[in-house]
Amino acid sequence: MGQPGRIREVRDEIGPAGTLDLRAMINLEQRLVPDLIEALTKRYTILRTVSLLQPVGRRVLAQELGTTERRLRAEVEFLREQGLLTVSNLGMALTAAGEKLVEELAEYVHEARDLTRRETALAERLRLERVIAVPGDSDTSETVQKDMGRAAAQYLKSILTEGMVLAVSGGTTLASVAAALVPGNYHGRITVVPARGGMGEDLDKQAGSIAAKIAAKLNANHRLLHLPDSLGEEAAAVLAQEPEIKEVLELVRSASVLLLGIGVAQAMARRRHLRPDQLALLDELGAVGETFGYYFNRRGEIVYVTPSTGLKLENIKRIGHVIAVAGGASKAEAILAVLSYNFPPLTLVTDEGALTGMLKLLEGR
Amino acid sequence: MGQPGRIREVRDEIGPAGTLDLRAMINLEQRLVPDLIEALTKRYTILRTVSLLQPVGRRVLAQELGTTERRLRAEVEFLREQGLLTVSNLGMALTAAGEKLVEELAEYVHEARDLTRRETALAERLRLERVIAVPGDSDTSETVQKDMGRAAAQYLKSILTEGMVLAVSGGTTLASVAAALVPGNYHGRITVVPARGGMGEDLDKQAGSIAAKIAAKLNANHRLLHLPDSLGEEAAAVLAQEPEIKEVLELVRSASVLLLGIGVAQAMARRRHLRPDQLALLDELGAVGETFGYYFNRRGEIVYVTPSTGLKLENIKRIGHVIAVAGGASKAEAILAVLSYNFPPLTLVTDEGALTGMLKLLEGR
DNA sequence: CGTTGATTGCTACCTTAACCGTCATATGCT
DNA sequence: AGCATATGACGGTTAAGGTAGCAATCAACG
Repeated sequence: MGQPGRIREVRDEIGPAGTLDLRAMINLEQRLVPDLIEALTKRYTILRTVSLLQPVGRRVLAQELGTTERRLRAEVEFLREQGLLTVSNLGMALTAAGEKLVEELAEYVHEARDLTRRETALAERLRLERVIAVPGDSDTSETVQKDMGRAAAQYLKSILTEGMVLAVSGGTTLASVAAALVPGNYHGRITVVPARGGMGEDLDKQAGSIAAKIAAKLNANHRLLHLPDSLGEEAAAVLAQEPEIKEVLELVRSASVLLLGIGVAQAMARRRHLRPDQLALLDELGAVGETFGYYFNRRGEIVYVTPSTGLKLENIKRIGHVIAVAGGASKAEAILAVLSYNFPPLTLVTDEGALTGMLKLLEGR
Repeated sequence: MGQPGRIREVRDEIGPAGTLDLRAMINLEQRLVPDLIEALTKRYTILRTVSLLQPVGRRVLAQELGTTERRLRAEVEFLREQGLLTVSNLGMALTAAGEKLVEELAEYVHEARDLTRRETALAERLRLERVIAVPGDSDTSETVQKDMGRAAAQYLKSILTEGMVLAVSGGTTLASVAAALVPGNYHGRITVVPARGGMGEDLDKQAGSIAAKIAAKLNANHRLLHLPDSLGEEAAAVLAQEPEIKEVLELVRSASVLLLGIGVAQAMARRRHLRPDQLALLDELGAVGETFGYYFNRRGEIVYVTPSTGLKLENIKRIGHVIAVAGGASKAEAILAVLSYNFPPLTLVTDEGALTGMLKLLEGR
């Protein structure tokens, strides 16, 4: 009677369009062979990492993936037999088939890790325009950081428009975005500026350097804010009248797109060499997240500002689009804090570790 | 430059409709985790077999699946933990979730075994209307035979029409088709008749018995040919004039659908108790396949006919549709031989073992 | 140009744990 | 009572993986 049908029956009943969709299929697989997804993502991660690091040796790769060389050997041997990667006396590299497979597998892994659903869940919860998450955790793996950089770079490239003024912040994450940008000529005039003046980080990670690098990659113009750190109020006001500075400042304040990284408050404060009493103050104020000099508490309120010149959060409303890039489970709370602020339409590029952490935090309250 | 993209890149490039279809996905999985896919189909087979045999004990099931009890135990334990089957001291049975999973998984396995592609390949090669293959091999497993019966029964049910006259042959395979038919009222008047008179098999497997059983299941009429075996030519001619016999004969010759099984020539001949010299003759004539009394050589030519009354292959052209049911790797050559004959539109219901064997034979020549 | 140090792949050995064959026992159906 | 069922326990075989060391190659540097 209500017996389950044979293959053909099912097909006939549902019709030729009754194909299982990817998500339903993965659900079935997970119930019947739970290790499958795990093993598959594991191998995918190996291929993906090799793809980014090639040529790479086993020991380095093992360390990168958090496994031992012996274990990795078994996997590599298999992948080699499958013709997906070659191994020479100088390391491993993907074959053409391997590269193609990685590309095709990306969508599968994304779905298998249930990223699509969780991306939209977070976006709805925080009223973001869009969330883009890459598999993995930047905290654990260097490669994931690079991967996230690629995703952000790709997204940035997709929204470039004629005459756009792009303001960028600093940080290691944004440095990886700049590094991941593929050089090339893009649409017409684009100008890249640092969102604020230098704020005492390594030169490579300062907003100015990153702006320059991004501009170079995009073959765009860039202008810098040559200002010393920790300027007094009145001195800043005087300098702001300098024609060249003034011009750049106006450019910054008219930016149409803002690209920013997000950091953990205490870690950022320390990297900027704040004094112990200032660190204590931040703690007292409940600061957990930071972005380009602004510190936020859990409710998304600004509790502290590093003195500097440039874009002020107050005039951020005019900006058409904000792109935030940050990942790693350890940054989940910080990202959540910052994004609770009432930003203009914002796209978050993150990783699975942070995504999972944020959803967990939101679950708890 | 031509670097493989990240998740989002792929999606953006291909667009939201660029979802992997089932076949593409299975292809990926099969290249990356072949052993787990094997495990998946294995577990599916277990569930499927339990579904058909329940309640069933481990030893019986192990024998049926060609494995040992100990191995099966590990699998069953897993499946039980997953809530897919329950195990009582009377055997195993599927839970509702298990039944549902089996149903949903059917399409996956079909695709995973690459059956769809090979079905159409065979159909094109032999100019058949359609080929329907179930996973597995009837030679090895009793369950596959039943499964094939279900598939054939389902297909038969789908083509029933008002006033149809269905002629059936005999054999164990067709007996399983009859057994698999779900009883119930179907469209209007249907008449079931044996294609030919009794031909010296077990009563249960004779065309007449099967016709009766199918008719009962379909709640249809049936008429029988009560004729002794091996009738002399002139005696047959006389009997054919008997009103009742004549009426049935005309019914048979006006059949619109023909349902037949296919056997290996030598095996069938022996089952019909042909004399040694007849067996030798068949061999000499190159007979390899048989269906309802007709013996075919490799080229699909009729080389021998068991004397009997009823449908003659010469008037088969009038029949609108033929359904052939036969499976098992050992029958591949026989099926191929019979289907090389120039039948009207024919649908073959078979199994993976026979399908694979036939394609292999076609490959060799 | 040669030397040194760092990587690379690869082999060998041995421990450990998982797997599975085997036997024994308990329970319930017919 | 007898058969088929599950279930438990033991032990041997085998595969997986940790550890160590070696030859070859590459990059940097004196």
